[in-house]
Amino acid sequence: MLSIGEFSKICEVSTKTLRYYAEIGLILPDEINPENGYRYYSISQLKKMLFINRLKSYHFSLEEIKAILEREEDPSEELLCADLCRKRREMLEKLNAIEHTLKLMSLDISNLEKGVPLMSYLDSIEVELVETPSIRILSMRQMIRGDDYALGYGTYFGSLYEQIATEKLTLLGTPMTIYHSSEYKPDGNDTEFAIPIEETVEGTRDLSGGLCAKSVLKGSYSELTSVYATLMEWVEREGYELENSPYEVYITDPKRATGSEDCVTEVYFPVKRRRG
Amino acid sequence: MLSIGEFSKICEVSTKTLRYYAEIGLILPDEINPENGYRYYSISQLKKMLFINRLKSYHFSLEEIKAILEREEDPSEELLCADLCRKRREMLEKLNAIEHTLKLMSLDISNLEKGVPLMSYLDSIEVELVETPSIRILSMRQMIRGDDYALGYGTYFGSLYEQIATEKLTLLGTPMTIYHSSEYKPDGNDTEFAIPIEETVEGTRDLSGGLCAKSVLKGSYSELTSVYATLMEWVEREGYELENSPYEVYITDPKRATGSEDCVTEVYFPVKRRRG
DNA sequence: CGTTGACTTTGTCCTTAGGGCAACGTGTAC
DNA sequence: GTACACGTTGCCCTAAGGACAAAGTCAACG
Repeated sequence: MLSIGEFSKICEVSTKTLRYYAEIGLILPDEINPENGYRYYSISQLKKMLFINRLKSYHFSLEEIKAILEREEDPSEELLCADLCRKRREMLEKLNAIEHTLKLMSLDISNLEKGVPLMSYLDSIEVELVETPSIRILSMRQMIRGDDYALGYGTYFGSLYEQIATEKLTLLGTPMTIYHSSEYKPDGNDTEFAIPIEETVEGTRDLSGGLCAKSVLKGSYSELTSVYATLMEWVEREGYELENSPYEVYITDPKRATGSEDCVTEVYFPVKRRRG
Repeated sequence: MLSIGEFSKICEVSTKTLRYYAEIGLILPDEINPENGYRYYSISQLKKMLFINRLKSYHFSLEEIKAILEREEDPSEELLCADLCRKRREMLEKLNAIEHTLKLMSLDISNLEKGVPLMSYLDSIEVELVETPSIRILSMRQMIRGDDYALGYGTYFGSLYEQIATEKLTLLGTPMTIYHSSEYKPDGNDTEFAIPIEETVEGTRDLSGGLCAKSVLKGSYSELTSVYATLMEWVEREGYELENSPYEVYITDPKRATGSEDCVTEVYFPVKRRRG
């Protein structure tokens, strides 16, 4: 039997960590002296601890490790292998995300080295005032999480298109989303997916037209907020105010666009003249 | 002026986050109504918020972002560029670490697919009982953090070698480290760096010889704890007990070894027969 | 046998970057 | 006037432990 200190030294795990692991039931000391509460670990627990350390080095959470260990009573290698493969996929995604970030960083750095300020691209976003007609839209409204938009587009527009096809309705434009939320919440925003059509059927409503501040975004959606901010700044500066929910129109189908560069999105802010 | 909800919506940042940022002084509302405490943000703060978001996407911590913003009063692009470059290096390191982890995972997965259990490599670590002679060592003892060993080796052994060279002492072996800590602590362990020499000078002491359980590790240090555990298991099973601090001897110079594969390390556990 | 120092126990607070909920106050539209 | 959307503060929660304190215990040494 090993005291907690000895066990700690051999495994290179702090005693604090060992106590924490005992607390969450990850690895319990083989024996606890009932008189003084001293923990004693058996030699065979060294292997378990090494296993835990390896899983930890693969970025499994302690909760996941616990689940694996509890299942490991019957050591079905296949399940473990599946877990490893899943985690490998996760890590691969993380890798891709980091690579993407690095690309953007390098872009910014080379711009800075040329003397171009970091946020100067904002100044090149153009805003124009347009009059939009009232249109009829077939739409569905959902709470959508910020990072689920990509998935949402497919399913929601998909089912709208399906309805249009089966009911033989007449398309009058490209798909659009209308943002109704009064604030941004990471766990879901009130979003309306819509497609302009001619007929009035169940599920359609009128989107009233009127004056709009409009910008066109070409490329990745990650700069949408920049467009919003620029539009808002313009609206304020030119003496207007927002009078309705903003919406976006997807000129090119994001699924069909080859490379995000071809992606064209129009952003509309329905506005009216400010009084005073 | 924008209410917190409007500002939140445009920037796609939750109101909770905005309040938190105000609390830590990252971005304060331009105006706070003294009667009701309502926060109002100016249009110009949209840019600042976008800048914060960008830095956040580059994995800067809020503290770092705050420092950058506070310095940004005089917008010296060079400092910002330096920060970005530093962060890029950090991300690059992270990338390498993940790539390395992915390699190890893939190795384990392919082993599992062949039916080789994950921790079976432990069984192939061989232990032998040896009698070691007493030797004289020139040593220095420090508290060393677990992840600083690689750096420590260079500096500490470096200065020991320097002393040996300038005082024309006689080398009798390769460098070694002795682990005195009674437990593992992540922020520093009592570690003695030593080199065997013939003469007795200031800084030397005798390392008493005797019975040792010994294993040889070839390759990366990441499996050192596995060797420890195996040694400990052997010691227990064979009826011995640890009677002194374990130590390692670096047969090949880690700095000179081409690829970690060539690296050979001996691990010694000084032991004695257990009574009872 | 007594003491000292090393070892262990429990406990509490702290970390990042906010999320969730409750209780309560306020603005605005109908 | 009232309903409801919007705003405020305050408290507790996250993952994986680290830092520190007060107190109990063990082993070795004299």
